[in-house]
Amino acid sequence: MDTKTLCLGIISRGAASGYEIKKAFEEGGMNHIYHTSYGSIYPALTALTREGLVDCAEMAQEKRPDKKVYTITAAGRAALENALSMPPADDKFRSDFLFILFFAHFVPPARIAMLIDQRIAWYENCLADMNTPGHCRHTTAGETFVHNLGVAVYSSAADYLKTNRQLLLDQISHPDQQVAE
Amino acid sequence: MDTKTLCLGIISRGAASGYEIKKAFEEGGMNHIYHTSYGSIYPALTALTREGLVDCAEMAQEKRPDKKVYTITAAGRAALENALSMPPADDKFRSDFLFILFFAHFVPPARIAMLIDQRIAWYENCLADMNTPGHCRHTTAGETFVHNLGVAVYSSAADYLKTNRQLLLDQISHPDQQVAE
DNA sequence: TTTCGCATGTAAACAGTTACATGATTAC
DNA sequence: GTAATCATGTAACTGTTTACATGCGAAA
Repeated sequence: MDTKTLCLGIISRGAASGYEIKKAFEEGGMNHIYHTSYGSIYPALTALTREGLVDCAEMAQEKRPDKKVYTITAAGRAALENALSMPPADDKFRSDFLFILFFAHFVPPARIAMLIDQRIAWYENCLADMNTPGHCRHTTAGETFVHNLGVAVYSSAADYLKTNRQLLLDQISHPDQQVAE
Repeated sequence: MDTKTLCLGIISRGAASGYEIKKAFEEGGMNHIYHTSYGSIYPALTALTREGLVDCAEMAQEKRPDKKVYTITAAGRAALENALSMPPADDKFRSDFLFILFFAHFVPPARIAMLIDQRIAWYENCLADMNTPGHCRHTTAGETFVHNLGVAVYSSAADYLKTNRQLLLDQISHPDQQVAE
């Protein structure tokens, strides 16, 4: 999914500036699904405007820098629907955390314990945010569905880590002993 | 985690060629954690050899192309342990599938149904592979821990999709009706 | 007979992030 | 005072993927 389509998706939910689009990928309901940086967003918005898929309105603000607010056009909505109708690329996932755990026998047990604890805390923090009313609006059925899937997956990962943390630590601390199942 | 460290990790489990390293990221226990392509692996192996972190042995084979088998050196193991001791970068995740579901109201319900069904089938196929004895060895506690975390997460995602599939389809098919909770 | 698996490698193309440039206001 | 938030944008750098180049043997 290219950055232009990602921006088009956010703008389809309501007029937004480049800055607000970035926030949507960090805080809003799109968090954890995709992310981008200003270096991708601003050029994408310029291209979308040039192609007539969004309209750009310059807004002067008091006590704040000016902003450019983008609105989706009919052609933009058609382009978004078209992009959404293409076969999705495979999910892309890469995790240093899991890579390190994979080689837990090369790492001091205290560090493994710390990494797992940090990860559990991270999940619990995310889950708390996701339950905060007003975290995001969940206006559509799709948003709610994706949000709840995220909650289910993060909860199960956190549960697994809590349940199996000590087992792993015992195994790497006493490599010669058989650990009962 | 750079490609050199990824290769070093794989080679630490036993001598391997570039071709076999690629397979480890597609089929072995490292599957779903990280992936790379030949275009990254071969230059990384050249660099690791130059830096003395691996040894390279050229093996002539019958009825097969020659291969270069890489073995980790003491310096290589130290470099791996050092890389493993650095704070892990955040997980990177991006999903076209979830992006499309997020905008389910712009997509024909039949397509949403198909995408969810395909995803459930994909998870079930992965879970079946992961349960196949000999899929990978799980020689270490870390490998088993990561493997079982994967099973837990994929199972919960598949369960969620199965349980909530129809609810989402009802909501996007009858957008004006309130759906009871 | 065509595709798949084995096997290595390079170059070009593409995507993405980081750092820089600029600057006012507000909260701690 | 210092950090964070608001706000846009470019350029350089880094990393990754894809396509190309080559070719045998085995299975479908």
